Amino acid sequence: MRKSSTRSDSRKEDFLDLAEELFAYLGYQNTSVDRLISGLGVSKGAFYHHFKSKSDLLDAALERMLLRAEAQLEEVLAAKAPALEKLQKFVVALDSATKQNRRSSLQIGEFLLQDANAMLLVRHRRAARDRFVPVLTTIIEQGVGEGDFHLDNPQLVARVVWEIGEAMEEALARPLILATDKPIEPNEFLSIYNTYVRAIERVIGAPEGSLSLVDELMIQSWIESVSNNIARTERIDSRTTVLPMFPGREKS
Amino acid sequence: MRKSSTRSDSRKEDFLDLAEELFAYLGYQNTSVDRLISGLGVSKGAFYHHFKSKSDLLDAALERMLLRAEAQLEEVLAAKAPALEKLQKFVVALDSATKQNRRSSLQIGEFLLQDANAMLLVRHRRAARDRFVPVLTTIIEQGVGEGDFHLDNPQLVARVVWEIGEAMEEALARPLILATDKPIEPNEFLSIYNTYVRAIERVIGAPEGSLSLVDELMIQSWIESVSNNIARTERIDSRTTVLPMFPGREKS
DNA sequence: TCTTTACATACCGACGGTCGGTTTGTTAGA
DNA sequence: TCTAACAAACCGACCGTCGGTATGTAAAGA
Repeated sequence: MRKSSTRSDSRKEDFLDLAEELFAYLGYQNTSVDRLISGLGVSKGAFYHHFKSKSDLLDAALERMLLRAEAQLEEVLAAKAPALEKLQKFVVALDSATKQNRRSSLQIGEFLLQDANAMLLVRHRRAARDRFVPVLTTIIEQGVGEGDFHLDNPQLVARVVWEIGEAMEEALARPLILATDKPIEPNEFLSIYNTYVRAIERVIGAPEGSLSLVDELMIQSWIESVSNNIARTERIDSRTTVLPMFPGREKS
Repeated sequence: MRKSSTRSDSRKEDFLDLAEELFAYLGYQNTSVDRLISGLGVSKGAFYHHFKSKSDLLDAALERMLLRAEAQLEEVLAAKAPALEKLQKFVVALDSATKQNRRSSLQIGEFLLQDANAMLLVRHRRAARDRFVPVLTTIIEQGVGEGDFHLDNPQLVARVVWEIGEAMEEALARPLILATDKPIEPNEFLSIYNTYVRAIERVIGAPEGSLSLVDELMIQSWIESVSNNIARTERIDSRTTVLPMFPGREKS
């Protein structure tokens, strides 16, 4: 009864693994199918046997990533806790799910914000939004029931809150990207974070100061991880012959 | 002293005009340089004489569009009016600037949301944000001074408000895009609009119900303009031989 | 006359995708 | 157990299109 799953599945997984890595490093556009297959030492036929198109590969990679993240979120929802607390755990779980997932997986933070990754960013966001706004809706509904939140339309407000979260992610990530040019000022970084958290508080009608999405330790770890990324990037740059960074067209 | 501006400038303008049109219809990726030059009946040398790259053309097109929008905004800021009123005029001016500008210019609304336009969307938004958040900041500062708004950091809050506006634009545009599949329900449409307006009200600390970004007439005109778009699209589809809609690769 | 501008023409390599064919694995009947 | 029949996995040459480059040239201003 069991499907074969001997070699084919692992081969497909290989494609997805390498795609995650290369998409993150080079961007979607700059990752050619030729590069993917030569990286695995297989033929073009192999690729197009498993995927209808390059775009289909991206869909599959995003799908797999979201499934991993979803698994980590289930326990958050199942737990018995006030909505304010669930909200924080929701964010923490999302953060760890997208950042820790294996090494160098599709990180929303730094890489997605480059021009070359625009399509990756847009599709990733839409997929994530469709998946997680319903989850956020239930949390907000709970908060309204508990009397901590005050709003009319939980579903739509959940969407707004999610979108503010997206914007916050980008606003916080950009200083980290530019960290090579000018060092990060923790105060400025914190005030960005606080502004978005206050905004979310007000949108959901929670008392000022009641919401906290991440603790200071996590913010510290973000700033630290940047130095690691810089170091890592430089290491890769130095072996350009082996792994050319941006061989594609479409400059700028 | 005057630059020549004989034929060269108008030729460059021709490129920009056609680029605006084709980018909006086909998307940035699907608009090839070959298509642009054959549309104008000129050579590739002509194109690369005026623009360093295709990406450079996009930058120039966005730049020109933002300049047009900025001109329309100056009077809004110069006028003497309460911040709440200025905020509404700000939105109205932006809307008319991006939608009316010549026929079929880069409309943020419907076309930008397709996958093929991801890079267009991202770059357009970043350019517009960098340009208009400072303007929004001064309005918000005025509102704080007048005692209508209540917030700490006008600059960062202005950014948040702008981003909520971006999200609102997208949330309102998507039903319009899907209008061919299922008709628009004005009530649902209005509740989306109201949710975002309430969110902005709360973020800037304005009294509930005090803010109104557009009047009902404008919303009505949006819904109406959709039917026009549908009709127009079908007309174009029927003459595919003359203007193929999506000839490029990158399916899905 | 010399230089610069504004193009035209011919061409390049990389890209996403297709296709006919080959290898490898599975299953069922004699 | 051998084998015929079929399907899945894979190969690699090839195609048209793409963004971009190199080179040439006619015209206008100095």
